[in-house]
Amino acid sequence: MPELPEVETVTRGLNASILGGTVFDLNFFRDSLRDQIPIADLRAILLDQPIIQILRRAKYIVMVSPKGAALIHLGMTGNLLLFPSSTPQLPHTHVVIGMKCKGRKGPLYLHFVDPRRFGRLACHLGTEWQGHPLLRSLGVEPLTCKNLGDVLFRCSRGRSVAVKTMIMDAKVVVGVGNIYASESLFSAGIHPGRDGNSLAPDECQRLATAIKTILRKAIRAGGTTLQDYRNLEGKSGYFSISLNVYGRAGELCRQCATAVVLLRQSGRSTFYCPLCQKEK
DNA sequence: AGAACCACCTGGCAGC
DNA sequence: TGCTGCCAGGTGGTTC
Repeated sequence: MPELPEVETVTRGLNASILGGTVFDLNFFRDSLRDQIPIADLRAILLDQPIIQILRRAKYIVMVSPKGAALIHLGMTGNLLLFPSSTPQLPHTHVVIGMKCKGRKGPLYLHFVDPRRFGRLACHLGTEWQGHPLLRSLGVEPLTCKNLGDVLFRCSRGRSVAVKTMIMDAKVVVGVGNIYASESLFSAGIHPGRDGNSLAPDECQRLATAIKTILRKAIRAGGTTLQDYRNLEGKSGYFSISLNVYGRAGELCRQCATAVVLLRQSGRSTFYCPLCQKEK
């Protein structure tokens, strides 16, 4: 399930709990997820090394050691959970990373759990992990980009793709998944089926503001919970109660009481209010 | 070149 | 109760 707020929440949790810890144990229960797991390289990067930095780039969690970086993507159903035991506690536990952390008596074990196995483990030997093929062609970070509205305007010129599909394109802006795409467009009052090319500069600015606001709100709430997402302690997020359109087809718009509509776009469900988000 | 489509996988749920 | 079919948060590669 994770979109940017969920990954950000997990990353912050990891920073608070295991940053500075040393990996002493690495167990793989399978050799592939979405693709092959680079087991030997991950061992070389992590084993007996301290974790000196943990950060998020797009929806990847980057765990940096002096030898390189591990990239963790949670896919649709992935979770990272901390337990005091190395024994898998949940079905579909694929990797367990054992760590000794300063100021803590017993070791901590980070469990990577992912029922659908759309997640991904990759790595980069050496310090230049930003150049990893999975990261180097990514678009801007929505939370820190100073001119997201300009970026959206520039990227939408000459494109006939629907604006909803465009803001979910990680080459344009990262971290906006299916839920927050619908929510951002509702907040900006823009119809999700509009051609990117038809957006005026002020609409792009409105959309940029909406994306930032909604992602920040979701992070404050600890991420959205539909079914699978849990933070490191296994707790759900609390944002789902404040969703305005996502998953509410047929229910009444909270602003104008018109029925929320479900639209299929590029094989994904889009939810919008036909009155608040007019087609132009 | 850009847009649409498909594949990867399991689990939950609606409908029969 | 139990089976079948459909749907789901992502995204890289293929096809059109």
